Amino acid sequence: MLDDRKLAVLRAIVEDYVSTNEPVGSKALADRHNLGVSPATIRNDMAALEEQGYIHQPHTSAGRVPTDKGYRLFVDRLSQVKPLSGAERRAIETFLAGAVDLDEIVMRTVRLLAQLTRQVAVVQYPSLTRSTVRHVEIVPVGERRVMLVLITNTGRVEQRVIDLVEDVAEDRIANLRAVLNTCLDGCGLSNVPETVAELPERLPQEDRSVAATILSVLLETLVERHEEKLVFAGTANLAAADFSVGLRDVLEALEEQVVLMRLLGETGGLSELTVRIGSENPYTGLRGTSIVAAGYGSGDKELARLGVLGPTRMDYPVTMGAVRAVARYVGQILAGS
Amino acid sequence: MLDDRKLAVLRAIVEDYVSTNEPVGSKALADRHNLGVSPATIRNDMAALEEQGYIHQPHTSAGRVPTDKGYRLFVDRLSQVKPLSGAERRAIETFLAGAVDLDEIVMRTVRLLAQLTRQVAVVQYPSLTRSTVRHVEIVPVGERRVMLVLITNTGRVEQRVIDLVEDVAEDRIANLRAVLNTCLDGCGLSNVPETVAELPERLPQEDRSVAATILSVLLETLVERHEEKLVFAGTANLAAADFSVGLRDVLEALEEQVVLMRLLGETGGLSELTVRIGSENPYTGLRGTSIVAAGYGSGDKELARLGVLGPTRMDYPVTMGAVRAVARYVGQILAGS
DNA sequence: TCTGGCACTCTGTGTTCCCGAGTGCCAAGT
DNA sequence: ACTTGGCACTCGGGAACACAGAGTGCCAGA
Repeated sequence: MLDDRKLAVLRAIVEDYVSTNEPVGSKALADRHNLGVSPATIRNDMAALEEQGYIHQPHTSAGRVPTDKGYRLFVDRLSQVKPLSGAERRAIETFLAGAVDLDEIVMRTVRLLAQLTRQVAVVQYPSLTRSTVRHVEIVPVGERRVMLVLITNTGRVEQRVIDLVEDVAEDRIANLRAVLNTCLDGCGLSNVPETVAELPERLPQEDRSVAATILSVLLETLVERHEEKLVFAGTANLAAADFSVGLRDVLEALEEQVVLMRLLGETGGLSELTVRIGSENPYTGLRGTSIVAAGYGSGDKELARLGVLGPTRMDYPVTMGAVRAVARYVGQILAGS
Repeated sequence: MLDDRKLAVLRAIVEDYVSTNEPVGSKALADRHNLGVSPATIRNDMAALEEQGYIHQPHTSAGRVPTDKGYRLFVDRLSQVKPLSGAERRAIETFLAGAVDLDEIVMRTVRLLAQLTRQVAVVQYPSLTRSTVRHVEIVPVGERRVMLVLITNTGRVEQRVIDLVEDVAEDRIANLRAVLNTCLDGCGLSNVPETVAELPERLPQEDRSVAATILSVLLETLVERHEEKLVFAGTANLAAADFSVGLRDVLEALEEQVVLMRLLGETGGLSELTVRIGSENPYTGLRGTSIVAAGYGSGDKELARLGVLGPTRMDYPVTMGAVRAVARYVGQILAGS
């Protein structure tokens, strides 16, 4: 059905089209790649490829352009992820190592990725639900107010101000804090609800109502922040890649956290690359857009995802290489800090 | 030199051009605005206005377009800031009031502003240097590590992990924390360095080296974060406003925090509007862009700035109204939380 | 000082025309 | 059974051209 040469032709079409951004014809192919056959033969193969939906011609008498299906085949079977150069690796390493806190790690990562791929990069903050509690702090601020601060093992900090209905002495707060910490230390965030449920029993009667207030806010924080924060960079690259359709749509999608979230996709194993090509992705505004994403995490747990978004005619091998590399390095950095 | 009618003509030109995005001619002006004179008269006035550089014709036989200088005159003398409608005010209020923490306030503000003005909105996080210390927390995390958390009166939280060279018992930490807090509570962040300088004297000899480590990190945090964080939204609006030049340049500028910072400009009094028109602004990539910015803050201190960025041919009265209103509301929200 | 009239100057748009790249098909060669 | 060269055909895009319409500047008269 699709012999080796036809596949080679498809690969050549994808590569040429990606680099020139113009429909590629049989003659050009015969010249630039040494396939060892004449243009006429290539034409026959092209006809077959078109028949099966891998390529497509914009109008009669133009060259061929890969379809989404064609890119898919290319990504799955015809290309190899291209590793970064040594220089690039070192650059990444030193650049990321200079970050002082989680915000900065994320910020640097997203910029790095955008620069490396010359596309729009998206990074999701390390997930709350998959991380563990490192510390809980309850800080009095003002009369009947406390601030609840939750610190996770990924360095993420969540804080909330809570209004209390009664005055509470410092030492009672301190006690509550101590109890909370012994209970929750190292506890996976997804286990917090059940762990917390049995906690009031360990407290003196008088503190229970206060504790209830605080705990409910704690739980609320976990739920609300379940939908993760996203950051993106490199939108200027969109202007360069003259988008066939709706640069506007793309920009809109980028500001819709929810859409973006879904685009990064579900987990597929750590550092496993997910590629969504054009119409494969669930958002109509992004017909002409592909997403290359990967999970990252420290140790063996996936904490969150990152990826890039660009025109379907992107250089997949290079992009995939960059995404994978960055995902790994971020994982290392997070594990080490 | 410029009598009343000529000014009226300029105003009419700006208004028409803003709404139609096409060079406006003498006849159209005479029709749409009742200036009480004939097209021929208007032509004479236009010639005078052009003579003095307020308007300009793209080519010999086209209508006129305002120059930056023309917009400037319009903003300064010919227009009034247009207040928001009651419905809009209420919408803002309820939308902002729903925010639970500083991140969310900023996020909502920037989106709101983008939506209201249909332009790109930029919001600067409330400045560290102008706010005061509400609480300092030192939290042990792991063996020889503590986390320093600084909470400001604007609800901003800065945290840093610090590695210590020696083991330090909990109670010594607690003591240090207590001393720090009594010293710094309510202290303006810009005064922290001097206040902190005399602090070691109050501590027992044995704690001084630990304190020094921690304090140096504290100071470092203040300095590093002096360059403020910025957030923007509404880039999709750029695609709609078909930019005369370089959408790319604009996107690039947006990702350059430093540039953006400067664009928001220096303080000009609380809720005082700053308008920068086209070539008035210091960045060449933004020739065709205007910025409308204002400071916001709680009480009478300006904490940070916010604004919008759009094509020079924007609706200044409306935009200015929106920016001013949002700045005020954010100030209120911050003061109240 | 304003106004109507008039000649003039452009740009943008539509039309036509043609070149060339690229195709599909066919018949001949291996 | 493939592959190849040849050939007629198609169609998009650029160049050349004409033209209508909007807008101007200027001038003479009210």
